[in-house]
This record gives sequence, structure tokens and C-alpha cells, in this order.
Amino acid sequence: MYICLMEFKEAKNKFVQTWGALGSQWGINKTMAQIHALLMISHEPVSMEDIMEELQISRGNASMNLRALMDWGIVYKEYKAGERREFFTAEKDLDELAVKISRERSKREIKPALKVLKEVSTMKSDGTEAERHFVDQTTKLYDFVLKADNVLDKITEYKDNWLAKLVIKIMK
Amino acid sequence: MYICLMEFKEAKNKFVQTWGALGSQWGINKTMAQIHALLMISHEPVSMEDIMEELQISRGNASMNLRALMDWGIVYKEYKAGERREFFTAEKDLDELAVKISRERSKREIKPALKVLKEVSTMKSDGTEAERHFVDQTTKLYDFVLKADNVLDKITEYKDNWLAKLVIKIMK
DNA sequence: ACAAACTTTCATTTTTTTTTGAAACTTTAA
DNA sequence: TTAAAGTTTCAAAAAAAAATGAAAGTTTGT
Repeated sequence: MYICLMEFKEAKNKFVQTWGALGSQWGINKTMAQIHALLMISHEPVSMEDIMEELQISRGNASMNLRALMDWGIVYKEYKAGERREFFTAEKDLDELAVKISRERSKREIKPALKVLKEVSTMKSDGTEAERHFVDQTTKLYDFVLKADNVLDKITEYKDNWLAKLVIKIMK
Repeated sequence: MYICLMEFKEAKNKFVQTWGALGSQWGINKTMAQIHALLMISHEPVSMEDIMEELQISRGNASMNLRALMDWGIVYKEYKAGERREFFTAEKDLDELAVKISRERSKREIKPALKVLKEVSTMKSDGTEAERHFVDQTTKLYDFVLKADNVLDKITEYKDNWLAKLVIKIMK
């Protein structure tokens, strides 16, 4: 029994660390990803106190990153009857999680980038080869990113089980 | 004519800055993304000297990031006849660029993460509800990430014009 | 209205990541 | 073989990002 508990703790820790590392490689702060990982594998809502304890982080850090996760719409606050403090749960449905992440990234990063691409690609150019190439390349990039963004939107529109449905579509 | 040149410089700069910012949000260092942006819009190969000059960065920084871009397979070294120094060009085909980036990210980040997910999800659990939930959730995550990774692989397999082909498949 | 219980904010500190620059290295041509 | 022209490396410095923690703010029960 003791050994078994140790193994669980070890596996849990490995998962949280790995998720944290993956997060930073994709531009998500480590703690934010770790909190998310922790909530993903918890079978019941977790208090801020417990998150701080498990990840050895400060109250401020926990609070800020929980707020960020809620802003992304992938972590929810919960209230337990008769309990003063707040508890947190993660969106556990992976299709839903992926949809929310992709929507947020599109809104926060892709859409603003598209706006700039549009701007710079419509620069009036009757000039040098360098200018012609610039306009040509940025126009192509605009079209590509726009198309990719739309495809992602279309794919995740199914919401329920979109990945499985995509697999079927592609295999055909 | 003077005004026109200024506008080009301005547009070019805006593009390079935006691409750099987008890069950091996705876990790619700013300078690396900026060098890539610069090469993407150059109609001819660029020397390290010119890159340093345009981006106001040191020789070491330029060298390291060019090496990284070449490791990703999205920037090439070129030699000009009768020139001692090296020149650099970016992969300008966007389909090809996206394929290479997705392949590298899969190899460097997704595959190792999958390995860990496999490990932790096969932890023997005959224990508590917490343990059962952990195994269940990590197993689901493993399946999901594996499937997504395979789909991406399949999509980019077409290489030539894969995005346009994907659009058609999905619309049907 | 008060105070206990809890959460949020943000200026400061710490950590991590990126950049620099000078020394070491490589290549080429005479 | 030498030196000039160029490139790479890596320890140290700088910059950027994240974390801390104490003060301010909020909510709830009496």
C-alpha cells in the first residue's frame, strides 16, 4: 500500500512537470500549465490552499494563474455547500478543451496578426523588385493564415467529438 | 519616391516586429522569428552582416539563431559565386514551411510528451478513486494527443497544397 | 456595522531566457 | 604556411518574464 501511494505521487508529479514544460515550449507560463495539469487529474475540486501546497507556489502566483486559466475558459470556480473558500476544476472534456484553446489563441494572436498582415500587404507598391516581392509574399501569408484560421474554426465547429470526425473525413 | 521608400521600410519593419511578437507568444525566440521574417520577405539571399545591421543584433546572436533556423529546416545557406561570405534564404513556400514546422514540433515536443503520457497512464492502479481518475484521464489524454498528432501527419502528407486540399475535404 | 475568512493586486525580488562580444576556430588564396 | 576573411562558441551581462508577499480589497455571518 505504501509503495503504491508512492508510485501514484511519482506519476502525478511527472505528469504535472511534463505538462508544465510543454506549456512553456508553447508560450504558456509553466505554473499556469502545471495548475491546469493538477486540476485535470483531480477527481474533485481543489482549493487554492491545496494548489499552493502541491506546487509549492505563493498565494499571489496561484491567484493570478487561476484567473488567467478562467479567462481562457478552461478552469471553473466552484463553491461547496457550507464552505467559505473557493474550489477550482478544469474542463476535463478534451474536445472542448482543444476548442477553447484554439478559439482563444485565434482571438488573441491570429486575428491581430491578420490585421497587420492586411495592412502591410496592401502597401502601395509600383517600385522595386524588393517591394514587389514584399507585397507578394505578405499577401500570400495573409491568405494562408486566413485560410488556416478558417479551417480550424470549421473543424472545431462540430465541438462534440470533432477530432474523431476529422479522422473519418480525412481517411475517406 | 522618397515617401514611397519610407513606407516600404515602415511596412517591412512592422511585419518583422509583428512576426517576432507572434513567435514569442508561441515559444519561439523573438530574434529567431524576426530573422525568419526578414528572410521571408527578401527577394534575394541576405548576408549575416546585413541581418545584424537590419535587426541591430550581435554577430553571436545572428549566428546562433541562423543555426537554429537551419536546424528547423526552414532557412538555407547559400553561396554566391566569387563571394567569400555566406548568404541565407528562407523557405518561401508556405505549405512547405508549415509542414516543416509541424514535423519539428511533433518530433521535439509532442513525441516526448506522448512517451511520458504512456508511462504515467500505465501506472498500475487498483487503488482509490483519485488513482482511477488519474489513470483514466491520462489515458484519454494519451489517446487524444496521439490521434491529433497522426491527423496532422496525415494532413501534411499531401505536402503540395495541403491546406487547400483540406479545405475541400472539410467543406464536403 | 464589524471582524473573520478569504482573495486580489502590484511593487519588488528572483529566476529564466536571451544577448553580447571576444577568443577560438575554419576556410581560402597567395 | 601564413594571414586575411569569415564563422562559431560560450562565459558573462542584460533583459524579460515569472514569482513573492504584504497590503488592500471583498464577502459573509452575526
